[in-house]
Amino acid sequence: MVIENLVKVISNPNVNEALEALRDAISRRRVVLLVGACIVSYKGRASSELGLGDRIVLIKEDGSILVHRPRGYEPVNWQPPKCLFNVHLDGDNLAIRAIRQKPRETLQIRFKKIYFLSVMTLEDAGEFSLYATEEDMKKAILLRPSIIEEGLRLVKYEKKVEPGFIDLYGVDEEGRLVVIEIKRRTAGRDAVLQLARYVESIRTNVKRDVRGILVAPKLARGVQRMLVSLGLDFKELNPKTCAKILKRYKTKKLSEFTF
Amino acid sequence: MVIENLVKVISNPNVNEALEALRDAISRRRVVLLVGACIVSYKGRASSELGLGDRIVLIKEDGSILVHRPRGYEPVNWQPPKCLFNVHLDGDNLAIRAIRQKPRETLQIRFKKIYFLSVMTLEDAGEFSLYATEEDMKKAILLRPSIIEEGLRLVKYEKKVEPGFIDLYGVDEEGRLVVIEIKRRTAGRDAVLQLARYVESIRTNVKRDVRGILVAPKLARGVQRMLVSLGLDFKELNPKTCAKILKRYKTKKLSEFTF
DNA sequence: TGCTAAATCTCGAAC
DNA sequence: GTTCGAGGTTTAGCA
Repeated sequence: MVIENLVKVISNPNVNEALEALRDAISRRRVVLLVGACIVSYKGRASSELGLGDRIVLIKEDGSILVHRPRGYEPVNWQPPKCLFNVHLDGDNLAIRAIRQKPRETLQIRFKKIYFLSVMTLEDAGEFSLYATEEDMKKAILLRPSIIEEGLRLVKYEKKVEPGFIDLYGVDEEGRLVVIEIKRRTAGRDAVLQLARYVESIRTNVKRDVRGILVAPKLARGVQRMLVSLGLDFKELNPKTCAKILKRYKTKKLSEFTF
Repeated sequence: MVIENLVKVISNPNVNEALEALRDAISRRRVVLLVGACIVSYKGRASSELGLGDRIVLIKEDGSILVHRPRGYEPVNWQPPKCLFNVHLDGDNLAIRAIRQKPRETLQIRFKKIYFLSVMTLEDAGEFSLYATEEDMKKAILLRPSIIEEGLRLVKYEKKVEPGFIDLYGVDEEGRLVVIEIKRRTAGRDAVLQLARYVESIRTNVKRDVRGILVAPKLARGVQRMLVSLGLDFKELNPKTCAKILKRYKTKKLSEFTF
C-alpha cells in the first residue's frame, strides 16, 4: 500500500516535471499553488494583459483560479469556479489556460520560471458563521420592534412594491403605515432615495398616511437635510445591538426547551 | 557574502521554526504562504468564526492577508493592505493576529498544524492593462461622437448635477441639450432611473429641450418600455467597438508622429 | 480625508 | 436561467 503525501512540494521543477504534476493534480481536482515568473492575458467580458513578473497562482478543487501579485487584496487576474483547464507547453514554457464557458472567458498564464509548485489534498469541513448582517438587523427588529419606536407593529416582511423590496413594513402607534429601510452601515443618498421611492409607491396606492424610516448606525453627511426635505425619519440602530438581541433571543428559546 | 534563497520552503515545520521564520519574514516585508489546519476569527465591521479546516494563508508585502479555503473564488477571511501583524504562540499552536487600524478590525488565525510555510522575495514590475472599461467607452464617444448620432457635439465631461455625475453632456444637430449615460453591460432599471434623474435635474434649471440617451451594449428586459414612457433614447454601443476606436486613434496619433 | 460610482465585481435568493 | 440586491464588498477618482 502506498501512502500518498497530502501536501507535495516541488522546488524549482523543470518544465516537464511541472507539466506532469500539474496535469495530474488538475485531473484529480487537487488544490495547486504555483509561484513563478509569468505573463498573463485575459479575454472575456473585458480584456487584459499583464507583463512579466513574479506571482502566486492558486488553483482550487472547484476549478477556480487566482493570480496574485506581491501586493494588493485583490487578485490581478482570476477565473471563478467551474472552469476547464488546459496545461501545455508554449515553446520551453509551461502554459495554463483556464476557460469559463458562460460567459465565454479565457485566462492564459505563461510561466518563464517556476520557483515552486505544490499539490495539496486539503480537508476543510469547518463551519463559517458571520454575525450581524443586514438580515440579522431585520430579524432583531421583527423580534423587538420597540427598538425602532414604541407601539410599532410589523405586519409584513419583505413586501414587494413596484421599485423593489421593502425591508420591513408595519403600522405605528397612531395607525399610520410605516416603511422601514435598513442599512447595516452609514446610510447615504442611495438609501434615502430607495426609501423615498418605496414610500412614494405606497402613497399612490393607499389613502392613508405613510411614513418612511431609515434605520442605520449612522447617516452620511448632508443626508439628514435630504431626509427632512423628503419628510422621512431616521432611527439610529447599531448592528451590534441587533446581534445582542438575537443572541439573547436564541438563549431564551433554548431555555424554553430546557426548562 | 551570503546569497539568500529568494524562495524558501519549509515542509512540516515545528512551531518554533514556523514562529521564527514568520516573524523574520513579516519584519522584512516578505511574501508568505502558509498551508495548514487552522481556526479563524474576525471582529470588526462584522464578526465571524471559522471552524477547524485546511486553508491556504497568503501574507503580502503591503500587509494584506488572505485566508483561502479549498473552494471558492473569494477568501473566507482577509485583511486589506497596511495592517499590523502579531505572531505568537497560543499554547502549542502558532497564532497570527492581523490588525487593521481604521476601521479597527482584528483577524486571528490559530494553526493546529502547519503543512508548509514559504517565505518569498518576489519581483513584480509587470504592467497591467485592462481594456474596454466604461471609461474607455466614454473616451471613444468623445473621440467620435458620430457613433452615437450624426451632428452630436459633446461640450462637457463628467458634469456635476444634483443627483450625481453625468457621464457625457452635449448638444445635438438641432441644438437640443443631450445627456448621455453609459453602461458597459446590459442596462437595467437603475441606469434608466439614473439618466431620468439627470435629465429632470437639468430640465428644471434650463429653458431648453433636454434629451437623455442611454448608451449600452444591450437593454435588460422590460426596460425599453420604461425608457419610452420616460421619453428617453437608447443607443446600442459595444465596449469592443470602443476599444477598436481607441486603438485606431492611438495608431493614428502614432502615425502622425511617424510620417 | 471623505464620498461617489464602477467592478472581468462575486454570491445567493427569488421568480 | 435571469434578475436583483448585499457585501466585513474593494478600488479608483475627485472634492
